[in-house]
Amino acid sequence: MTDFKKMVETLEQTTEKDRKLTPKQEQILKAAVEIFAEKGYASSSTSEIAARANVAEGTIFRHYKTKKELLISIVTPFMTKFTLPFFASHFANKVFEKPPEELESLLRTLLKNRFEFAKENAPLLRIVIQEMAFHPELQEKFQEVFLKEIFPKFEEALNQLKDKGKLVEIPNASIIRMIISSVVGFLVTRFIIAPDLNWDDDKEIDDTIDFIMHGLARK
Amino acid sequence: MTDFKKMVETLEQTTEKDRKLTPKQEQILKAAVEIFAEKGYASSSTSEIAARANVAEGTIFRHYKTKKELLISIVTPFMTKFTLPFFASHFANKVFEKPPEELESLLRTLLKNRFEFAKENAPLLRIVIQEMAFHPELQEKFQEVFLKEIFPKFEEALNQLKDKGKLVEIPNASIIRMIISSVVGFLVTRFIIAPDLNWDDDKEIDDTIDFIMHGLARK
DNA sequence: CTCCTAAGTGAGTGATTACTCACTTTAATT
DNA sequence: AATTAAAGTGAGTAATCACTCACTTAGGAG
Repeated sequence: MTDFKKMVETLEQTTEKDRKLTPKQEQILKAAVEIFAEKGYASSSTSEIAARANVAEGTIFRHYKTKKELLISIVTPFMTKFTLPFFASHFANKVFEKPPEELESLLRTLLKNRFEFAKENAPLLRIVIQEMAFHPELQEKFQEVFLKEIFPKFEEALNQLKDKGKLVEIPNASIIRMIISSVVGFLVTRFIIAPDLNWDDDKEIDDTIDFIMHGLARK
Repeated sequence: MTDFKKMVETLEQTTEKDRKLTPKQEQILKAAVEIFAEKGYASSSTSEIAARANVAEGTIFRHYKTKKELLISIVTPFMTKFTLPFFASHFANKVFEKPPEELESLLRTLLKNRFEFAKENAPLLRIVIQEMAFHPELQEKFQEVFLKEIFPKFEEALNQLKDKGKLVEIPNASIIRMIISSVVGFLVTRFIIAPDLNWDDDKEIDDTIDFIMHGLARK
């Protein structure tokens, strides 16, 4: 296998473990995602997961040494997949190196794209947000993927915008916090707090981006 | 007891249960808050709480029928206290009925005020945010206090601002979501995600309010 | 067909859980 | 000093937990 292929597979998490899944293993993952999302990791029992997956409890531990390993093997692929677009070089170039007039439309595209992903994986989003607080392993993965990779790129782009006088002069960390608060606040409301409301998703996304852009524009 | 006094006490949660607390009972509450905040409700054991409180395990169940009742008796007073300023008539009048030029400074005052309260009760804030997802009882309390009381007042004020052409013409629910996302996003970052950073709290509050006001101003 | 290994099983295990209860201690009242 | 009720106790309990292990089944290679 070439180094390149290896790298891509590492990113996409399609190495052995994820690619060749036994049917029963898929049932286990599906059941675990459902139950973890419903009652939280700590309140979920392996016996209940086994029951919902139509599998013997021992089968779970054949594939995952511990209950926590099951959680991690569910959450970390989601986290890396969710942040993949940020690493795609053509995307990164567009967002972070093109003139700032395009930032708005690109943020819009990005949010729409990641919104669809969140929509298709709402239970996983829920699990990540709920369990992050309690599991240092997940926090580390988050730091690796976000603080060390995405955050610096973001910051560079913000500095450029500031130089051009297009951005408020407040600390980058604050700006990033405001953007993420707005986006996550929308996603959490949309998929966790009130998923059953009649949402006009496209409009909400547009309004959210407008809010962010005007909130951060130089006055 | 007069009806008025009764009412105030109901609001302030200083009825028997909360006022005349045994020393041991206070130790239990303190220990429970600490441990719930550290490891989450589901992963906290009553034996550990008893141990940290220097109390026999039976003592906990003398005062609280179940573990969940202990959680509720911790969380609901916090929620009502946190939202109390919104009910204080002089405050409500100021925020919701005065001309909109004052909205900004009043929001600033309010946020600074609630920020101090959150600062003093950071572990409780953490518990509420973490456990809300899993306990319908807490969600109901939240709806009672927020959706039925604060939300309508907020909406009325927003409508007035819209009539005067001071506010973007997007749905009130979206506006409220954006405001709350920004505020909660700040509080969560400040007290849960990165409490150990060197925070310039006053500046962050000012910047956050600026962000909200500019984000929501009519263009 | 014969191996062989991985997948799957489910009864069993020790630890831990929330909660009970018969009992003792404390403190205020008569 | 006697009485009483609430506060406090900790050994005990049934249920549940994550996890183990000896075993069976399945399927591909030689």
